[in-house]
Amino acid sequence: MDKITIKGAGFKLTKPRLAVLDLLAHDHLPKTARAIWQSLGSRFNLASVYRALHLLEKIGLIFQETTAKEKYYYLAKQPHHHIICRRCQKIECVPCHHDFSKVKNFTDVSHQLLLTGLCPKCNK
Amino acid sequence: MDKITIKGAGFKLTKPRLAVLDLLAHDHLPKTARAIWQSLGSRFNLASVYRALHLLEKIGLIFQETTAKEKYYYLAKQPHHHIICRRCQKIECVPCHHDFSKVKNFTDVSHQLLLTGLCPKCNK
DNA sequence: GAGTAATTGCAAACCATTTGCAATTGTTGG
DNA sequence: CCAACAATTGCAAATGGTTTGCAATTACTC
Repeated sequence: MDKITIKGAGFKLTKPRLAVLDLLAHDHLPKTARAIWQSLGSRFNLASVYRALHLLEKIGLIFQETTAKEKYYYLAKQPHHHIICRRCQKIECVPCHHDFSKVKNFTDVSHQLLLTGLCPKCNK
Repeated sequence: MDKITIKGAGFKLTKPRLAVLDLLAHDHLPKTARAIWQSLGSRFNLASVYRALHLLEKIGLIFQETTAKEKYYYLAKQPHHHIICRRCQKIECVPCHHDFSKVKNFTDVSHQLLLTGLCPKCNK
């Protein structure tokens, strides 16, 4: 399996797409559509950011993760997990060590794990 | 720790609240606010169903789980997990065998695991 | 560099969820 | 059992994130 690319997937390499991808590649932390749009200085249209995110997710370049309140997108070699501090919202990555390939006779199982807790600072 | 109840938590035992609770107790499967409202024959106002769900969740009687597309509420002795068929949306319960109490120095860690796959029928 | 299809920006549309408020209801004390 | 009061509901309007139609623009191919 070759490296996934926008062009390789048959889509145009446009400014909004590149900008979104660059931003997500920066620190690999999950971000909301709106946060991404703002980080890009509202340079593009919010709708275009949404469209870019959908496309990037569809071709497998980025992943998304949904909490009760927000929907996040992140770039990673492969899906891993995140732990979010309930108090200060700090997010850290958590490697995935799970194998859920066999669950209840289901096949092609994929999973999303969402962890919340109190980070060391907020725990005091 | 006593059994959690609506009255015990200091709230009124009203029709919408009881109806929602009854419905969720029926099969313990996760359901969306709208589905609950429809199952109740639209007998109550959708807003009241939302308010009932928020309250029940707040006092710890029900739990919620969010996918990319939907937000579900379910009643259970304790949070467990669900696997959803990507194709027919069938949902089954999956017991929880994980201990995430210690993750990256975070404390009070709670987790939500979301599994998707193809159920035996849809796999053919 | 021109031609063409894909993509963007914008504004309007959508849709789930929330909210303000007057009317109704559950609960408590008498 | 009833009155009194605060909590809760129903309704309709507001909100807010996300999506969509469409004309204008852009990326890619030859």
